[in-house]
Amino acid sequence: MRKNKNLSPTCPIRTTLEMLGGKWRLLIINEIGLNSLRYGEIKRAIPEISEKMLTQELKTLVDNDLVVRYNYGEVPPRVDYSLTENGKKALQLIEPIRDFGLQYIKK
Amino acid sequence: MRKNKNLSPTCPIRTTLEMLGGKWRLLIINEIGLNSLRYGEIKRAIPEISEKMLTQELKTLVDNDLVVRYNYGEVPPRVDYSLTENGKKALQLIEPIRDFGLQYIKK
DNA sequence: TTAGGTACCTACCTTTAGGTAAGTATGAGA
DNA sequence: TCTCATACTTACCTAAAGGTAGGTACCTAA
Repeated sequence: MRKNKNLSPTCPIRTTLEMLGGKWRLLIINEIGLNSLRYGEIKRAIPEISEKMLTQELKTLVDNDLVVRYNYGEVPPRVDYSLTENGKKALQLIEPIRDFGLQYIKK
Repeated sequence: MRKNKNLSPTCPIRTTLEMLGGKWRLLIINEIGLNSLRYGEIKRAIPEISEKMLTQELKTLVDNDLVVRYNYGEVPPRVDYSLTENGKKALQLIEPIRDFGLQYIKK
């Protein structure tokens, strides 16, 4: 039962890591939360992220159905980002992930 | 309250990502579980991992106090790996992480 | 001798992730 | 005109992650 279950094409742990791994994705999901945020709002909430990385990661999150992008079609551009149902489920992961980090730091 | 909290030197989400991120760490922690496993046992449980990566990741997990390594000092080498208290807390993260992956795949 | 076992180490390489800097297009205001 | 705002795009680069292949040292068995 233990064998070959982790890296089968549908290994769920790996799936999650691929969806949520990397330096910025969880932080972006955390900032959007249950709101609908402008690109610039996200950027100001995470000051250390570059525009290039934010754009790239938002696109990936959209492609992977964790975030939805709504373009108002205005000039200057006005675009909103909010979480999908999958994104909201990922949001629920963040609290235990943060809790682990908090207790680890406390040592 | 939302500002600058994510990437402060003690940002707990980033802490967790640094401890548990990467291709192999959660899988290794998952395989060790509540047991004490030999190097080769872990390797056979995760057939796709190379010896180099397994050695490297186990060392990192040990350095970061998630795994403890017990060397019996025998020849041929006999070494056991088991989870620390921190490692067991990380183990508890795996179920929700797997559940997210499972429900994501089902879409 | 070879082959198997144990748990690594090292050199070198490829791939991936992330970064910096410059740029785009439009509108409004000074 | 320049400057600010909006949300990107592109080129090029560095750093990090991960991989392959060869090796170490010792033991036992064939």
